Amino acid sequence: MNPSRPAPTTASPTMRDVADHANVSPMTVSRALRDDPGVSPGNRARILHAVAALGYRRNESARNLRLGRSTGLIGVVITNLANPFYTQLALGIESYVGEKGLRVVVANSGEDIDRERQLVNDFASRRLDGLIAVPTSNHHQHLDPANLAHMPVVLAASPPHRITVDSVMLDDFGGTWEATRTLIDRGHHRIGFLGLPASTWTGSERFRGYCAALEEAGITLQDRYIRRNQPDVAAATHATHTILDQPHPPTALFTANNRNTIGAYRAIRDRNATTAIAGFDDFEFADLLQLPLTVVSYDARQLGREAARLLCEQLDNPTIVGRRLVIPTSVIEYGQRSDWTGRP
Amino acid sequence: MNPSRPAPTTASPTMRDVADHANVSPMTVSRALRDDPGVSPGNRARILHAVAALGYRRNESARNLRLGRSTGLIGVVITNLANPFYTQLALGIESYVGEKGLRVVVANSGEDIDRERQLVNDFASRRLDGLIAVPTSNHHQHLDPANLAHMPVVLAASPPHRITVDSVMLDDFGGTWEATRTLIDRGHHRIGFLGLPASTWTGSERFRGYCAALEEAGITLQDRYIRRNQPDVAAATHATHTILDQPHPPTALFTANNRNTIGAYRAIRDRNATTAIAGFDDFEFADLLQLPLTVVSYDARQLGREAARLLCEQLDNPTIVGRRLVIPTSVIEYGQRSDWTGRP
DNA sequence: CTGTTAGCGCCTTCAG
DNA sequence: CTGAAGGCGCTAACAG
Repeated sequence: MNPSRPAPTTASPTMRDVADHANVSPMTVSRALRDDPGVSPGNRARILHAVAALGYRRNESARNLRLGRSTGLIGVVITNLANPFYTQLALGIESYVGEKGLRVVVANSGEDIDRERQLVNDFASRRLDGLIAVPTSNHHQHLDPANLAHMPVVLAASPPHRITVDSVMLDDFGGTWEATRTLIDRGHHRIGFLGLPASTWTGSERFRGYCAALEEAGITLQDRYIRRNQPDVAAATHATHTILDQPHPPTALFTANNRNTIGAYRAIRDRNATTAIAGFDDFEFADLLQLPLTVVSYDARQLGREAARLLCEQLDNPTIVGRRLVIPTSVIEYGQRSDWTGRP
Repeated sequence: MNPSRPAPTTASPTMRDVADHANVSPMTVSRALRDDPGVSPGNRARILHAVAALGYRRNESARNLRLGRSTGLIGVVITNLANPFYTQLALGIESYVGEKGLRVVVANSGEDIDRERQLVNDFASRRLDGLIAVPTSNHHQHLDPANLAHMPVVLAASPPHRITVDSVMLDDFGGTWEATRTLIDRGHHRIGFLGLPASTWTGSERFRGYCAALEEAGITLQDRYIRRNQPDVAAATHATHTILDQPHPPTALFTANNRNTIGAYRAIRDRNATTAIAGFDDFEFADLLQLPLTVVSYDARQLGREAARLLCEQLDNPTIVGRRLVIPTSVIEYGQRSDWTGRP
């Protein structure tokens, strides 16, 4: 009639409220909600009724605290969610860990190392179960579990540098080599390169693949055909113009990611040029571009799933660490229907 | 020399460990970590030193539990993260709440109502501070805060149906009306429609805009020009073929989202047709498609930011609820450089 | 089958 | 300026 504790109005009801309502102890409620067999059918029914009446739901945070368990959350720090590659990566992670009841906290570093550092620290403080990160640079100290309350870490798209964690990457070297090779096989000798910062793994491996393919074909590297710091499509377009404005411009370009491919394509279209393109990353409109385009394709979602798998294995067994997985790439040639031949 | 509690090895150090290490009470550590002025400089220094030595970081979950605060996490449930529209939406949310120190838990419903229900329930149990959802259908009962432990909710891209929550949407009707109108102004009389399920707000509003524009121009609706259930690009391509295979096919199509636009474009390209397209959603390659294309454009990231703003206002003041915001749209015409005229 | 006790890691309150 | 007591919501471990 006159309960010692006021009925909850705006605040969330607690297990105690349910217990009071069902005239049992909080412990019995706890058991009932856990589907513990040791609860009498009568009590169980009254408890479930009270739960429904009060709109109660168990506070998982408190539960996890008590059980010493963690949050059931995986942190994902990526450089640019707007890039479809990372979107697919995130989707792969989300679908894999989602099947295990884990959820994903996504944050965008915007390729800012300070923000990346801040985000992973925040994730560690929040006691997320683990972290999958696409590092924005080759500076990885802040990604060391030793600096993150031993939170398990998996790197995606880049191997660890001076730290020991699992990682999943693409065959950046091989894919680039093979795609550059197709340009050479079509008769191109003057091949430009639109790349990523040399300080990143991806940037340096893809450049290495390009160099190796040229070297094997006995083609000398020409610095004036090479631009390596285009952060966005507009910069890539501009860089392409500066390359093609030169005397004896290249007849083909290798573009090191989808941003550069699209930028290069825009420039080539603008000038009505016939420069061929081979680029890393497939994308939705690659087959519609009305010119012969070779792309290095791979399963980005699979990359995410594999990263998630490694992380989940670490959650079960924290000792296994330092593995490296490589997701294979394949080369696809588009634009066969075009009038263009793709030959110089 | 012989502490009563063993030194932490694998388990995370706690405030007590820091206190022992610095020879103070846990309370002083708590104050120091909170930058409470009432701590002597000497103690503060020793505490910070101990924190560094132990690799300690405060357990935010426990802190939030004690403070009665919630998790500092915002749930985002969207239908398809692979669609750039939703990616931008998520980015807008992430950037807005990130400035307030909140993080985002992202989940993909895959347009599955059961999964959507399951996800929002999970989010409520995890005591997320709030939820932004793009509902997959017009069934919204499970999105009612009353059923979600009073978690604040904001709907994006759809108004609430039989529940009272804030929402942010696009001018679906107006944008479609205006774009369809441009087709009519160019002389098109036979205009097809590739739409979304009629059960969704977006699907029905965009169809309504199409109908209104035709009606005002005195054009009779032709069912045989209309397809309304293409879940992906392939289905849209197929639907376009079935429309264009008919005698007296339409000379133009309105496509109700980017999936349909792309599918229609592929079909039109495949058959070397000259059908004009106007579509909802701008996309990256819209200007490169080599045919006159009219798109309904809008700031998807802004939509996310506004949704986040409404949610954050609710966190401060839970009483304000039921607001509706509309993000304006604008019509952009691409393809001016093409040989095509865009006229029938 | 059910209740009591105690404590997860932290912080508010109140004494020193 | 510092510490002790108590409890946020929940649940192991132990009584009954």
